[in-house]
Formats: sequence, C-alpha cells, structure tokens
Amino acid sequence: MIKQRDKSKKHNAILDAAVIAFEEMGFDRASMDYIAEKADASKRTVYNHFASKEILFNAVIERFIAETVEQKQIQYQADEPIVSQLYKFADLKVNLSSSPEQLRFVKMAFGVMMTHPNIAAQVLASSELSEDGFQVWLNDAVKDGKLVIDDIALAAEVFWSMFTSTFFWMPMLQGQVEPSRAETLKKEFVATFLARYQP
Amino acid sequence: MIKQRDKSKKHNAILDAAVIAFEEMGFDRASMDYIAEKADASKRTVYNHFASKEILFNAVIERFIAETVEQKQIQYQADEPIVSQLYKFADLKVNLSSSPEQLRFVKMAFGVMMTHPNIAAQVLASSELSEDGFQVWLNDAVKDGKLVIDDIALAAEVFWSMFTSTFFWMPMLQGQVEPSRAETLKKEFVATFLARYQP
DNA sequence: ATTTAATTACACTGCACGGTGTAATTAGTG
DNA sequence: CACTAATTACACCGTGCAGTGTAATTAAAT
Repeated sequence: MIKQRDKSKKHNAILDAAVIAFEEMGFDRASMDYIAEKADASKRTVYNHFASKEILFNAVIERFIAETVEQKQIQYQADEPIVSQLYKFADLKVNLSSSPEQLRFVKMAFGVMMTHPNIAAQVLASSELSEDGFQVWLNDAVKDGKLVIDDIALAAEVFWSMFTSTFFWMPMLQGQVEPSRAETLKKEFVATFLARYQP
Repeated sequence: MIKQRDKSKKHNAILDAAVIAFEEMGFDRASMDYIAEKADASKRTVYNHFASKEILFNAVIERFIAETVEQKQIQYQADEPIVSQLYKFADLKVNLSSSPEQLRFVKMAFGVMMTHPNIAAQVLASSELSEDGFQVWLNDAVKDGKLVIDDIALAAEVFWSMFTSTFFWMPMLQGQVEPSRAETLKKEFVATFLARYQP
C-alpha cells in the first residue's frame, strides 16, 4: 500500500509563479530562484517537479493552451443575418485583445519564441483553430447563396488579416484597443468584407 | 594640434558584429566576448567604443533606422489609375517581407523589445512613416472624386491592416510569403479595398 | 621617422544563475 | 497516532558573463 500526498497544489503554485516570472522578465532573465520564491517553495522542490527550466516552460505553455482553447465553434445559421454571424467571428479576435491576462501571456510566449525558436513552437497552432472553422462557415454561406466567393481560403485570409492585425498584433505590442474604436473598426472591417463578397 | 585616427572602421565592424550576434541569439544571450570576436576586436575595444551592452544595442537600432528609413514617399497622380497607385503602397509592405536581412533585423528588434520594454521603443515609429503618407494620398484621391471615403484614418487602417498582417507579422514569425501567393493576396486586398471605397 | 591615439592581450573581479546532494523537517493519509 | 512522501534549508559546484585595469603593441598622421 503506497502512501501518496497531493502534489498538485505546489505543482500549480509553481506553474503560476513561473507564468508571473516569465511574463515579468522573459525566459532568460526569470531565474529559478525567483520562481521558487514566488511559488513559496524551495528551489529544490521546483526541481523536483520540473527537471529543468525548459521543461517548466513547456509545462506552462501546455497548461495555458489546455485552459484557453476550449473550442469556440460557430455554426452557420441559415436564418440569422450574415452580418451578425460575421460579428461573432470578429468577436473571437476582439475578445482576446480585451483580455489583459491572455494578452500578457501570449505576448510573453511570442517573446520567448522569437529568441528561442527551438523552445515551444506550439503556440501558433492554438490561434489558428478558429480560423479553420471560418472556412467551413464561408462554404455554407456560399452554398446558401448569401455570399459569392471563388477562393474560400483567400477570402478567409482577407477577413482574418484585417482583424488579426488590429486585434492581435497591435495590442500585443502597443496595448489595448479602446472599446469604442474596436467597435468602429469591427463594423468597418465587416462592411468592407461584405462590399467585396456579398452579391 | 591633436592627432586623431579614424575610429569608424572598428566602430562599424563592432556594430555589424553586434547585429549578427543579436540576430543569432537575442540580447541576453549575445555576449560581449562573442561580439568582440565576430568584430575582430578585443573586448576592451568594444567597451572603448560602447560603454555598455545596452548602449551598443541602442546604437545598432539607431543605425538601422537611419539606413532604412529613406523616405519612400508616393505622391498622388491624377493621370495614373487608382489601382496601380494602390499597388505601389502595397509594395512597400510586400517588399519588406521579401527582404530577408530587414526581416531578420526587425524580428530581432521586436524580440528584444518584448522582453525589455525599457530598451528601444524607437522601432515602431519607423514602420509608421509610410502609413502617414497614405492618408495624404487618400485625401487627394477623394478630392479628385476617385474614391468615396467618410473617415480617412479608418479607411487607411482597413488598407494597412490587411497588408501588415500578411506581409509583416506573418513573415516575422513564420517566414517568407511565396511570391506567387504574395501577388494573389496583394490583388485581392486591393480589390477588396476598392469594392468598399470606389464609387 | 616620430609621435601618440587606438588597439590589444590578458588577467581579474564580482555576480547571477542552473542545477545537485543531503540531512532535517513537515504535514497529509491511513 | 504513526508512517512516510513531500518539502525544506542550505551548502555547494561550475559556468558564463558584464565590465575594468593595465602594460604592451600597433599603425596612422604629421
């Protein structure tokens, strides 16, 4: 009969502390001593849970993806106006830009990726899931005669490029987009998309 | 009478080496010893030219901006088709994405900026110069009756958001855009823009 | 050829950090 | 309560790096 205590508390405390540390100072400058201190743990315990800093970092990324990528799928609805359905897709991006925690994390992750291409190539994947779903939606809308599109993938890129630039990249480097301006931009982007692809 | 030898050769050799080093391994991991070696200089000489690593980094950024931001202004031409003029603006972004050296540098600079917000906030500014010129151009086009736009700044953002996302951010993180696809996207983006703002 | 500014070689300081080993302590589980 | 897995405190190693001091060397300007 093996006795086992619950490690998960310290485990998560360490992950939380690591997130804070990595966000504060990036991968290189975040020291294991600092992480241990923030986690109210000894450095030895940190190493007992995660054999190296790199392993710890990967665990941090994995937990984030598991937590945040709860499939937000949007189905095509024949009875709902095209515009309002497009707004829903738009909101997927807009919402990220208005969630400071997520933004801070993604920012950190990309910062690390840029200087350590070897570590954590997993981050990009998660941001592309919603974009795949959009192409399915576009297909249904075309079949239903509500949109006229030759090249679905191209149209999808037109749509996402507008939103991604403004609601992902910009906030990542410059900070939040003011909500009122976000609304204006969202409307204009959707209007532009429809000007091109609506019969 | 003071005797002065020409320091500029070593000065530039050091800057060149620093660029290589920072691009290769980022700010933190690029050591001054390594930079000195790459510059065929002693570490002492490096420090004689640049008192600290941070100062060296700033010098690197400054030189890059001075070199690359030769104002590429585009004037509105009443006799030239709107489409072809828009293509010229588009090419400003497309060309960056197809210049590996510039891309590598900008990539490095952003990587550093993300983890060291204190260092070098100067980089963003340089990428926004061409975007200002575009608003002037839009104004002229509207006056000339070739476009119908309420909010010039908004229209400008619609235009740049498409191109920036595809020809700046994507290449920065994932690498080159294939030339043929770049051409397809360019055309589609311009067509979309015109679908919205051409009378 | 002489002068001297610039550069070099090199030794050295100090520090921060990744990672390990161990003996003692703590606290949850049965 | 008794057991023992998990945690801690702490000392320690090796390394890599920013930055400095100095005496010797080099090479360009006059």
